[in-house]
Amino acid sequence: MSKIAAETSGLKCFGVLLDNHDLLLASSFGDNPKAVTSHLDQYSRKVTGYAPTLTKTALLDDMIEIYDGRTTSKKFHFNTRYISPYQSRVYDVLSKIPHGRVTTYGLVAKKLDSGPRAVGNAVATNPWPLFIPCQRVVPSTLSIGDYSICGSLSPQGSVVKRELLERENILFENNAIPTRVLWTPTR
DNA sequence: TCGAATATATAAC
DNA sequence: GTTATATATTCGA
Repeated sequence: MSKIAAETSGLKCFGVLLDNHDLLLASSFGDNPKAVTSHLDQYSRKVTGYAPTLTKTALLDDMIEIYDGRTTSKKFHFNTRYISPYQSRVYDVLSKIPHGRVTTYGLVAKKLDSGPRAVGNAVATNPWPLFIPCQRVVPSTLSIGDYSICGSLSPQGSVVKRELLERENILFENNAIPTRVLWTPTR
C-alpha cells in the first residue's frame, strides 16, 4: 500500500508518493494542488494497482529546499521497482550533476553509449522531479528546453525549469546558459 | 513483433 | 534561422 503527502508552500504545491517502507515512489509539484495529488494518485494506481492513503513526511521540507535552489547533501531513498534498467542508468548520471551546473541530453547519451532521444524519453518520465534533478538537462544549444509539470508538457514547464536553474545561481545570458556552466559526465 | 512517438544532435542550406 | 536524417528506447496494437 502506498501513501501520499502534500503541502502548499508559497505559490506551489509539493507532493510525494511513498511505499510502505517510506521509499519514494514518485514526487510532483505545481501550481494546482488538485493536479499534484491526482497525478500521484494515478501513478500509484498505475504501478501498484492501489489508491494511496494520506500521510505526512519531512521529505516535503527537503523538496521545498531543493525547489528554492538550496544545496542539499541529503541522500534520498528511491523505490526503483517500477522504472526500467535504462531509466535507472540515466537517473544515476543525473544525480551526479553538480548543483549550479547543467549537462545535455547528448552528453548523458554519450556517457551511457546510448542516444540523445532515448535520454530525452527517460528524463521526460522521471518519477522524482526535484529529487532527481532533471531540470539540469538541457539541449545541446544550451537553451532551456522542455519540462513537464504533473506529467504534461506546456510552455509553463520551461518557465519553471528556468526559474529552478536561476535559483541555483545559473544566470542566463541572452536566453542561453553560459558555456562555463556546462558539466560533462566523466567517462 | 512492429510501427510510431519522443523533453535530441548534427549537418546542410 | 530552417529542414532532413540518424538515432535509442518505450509502448501499444
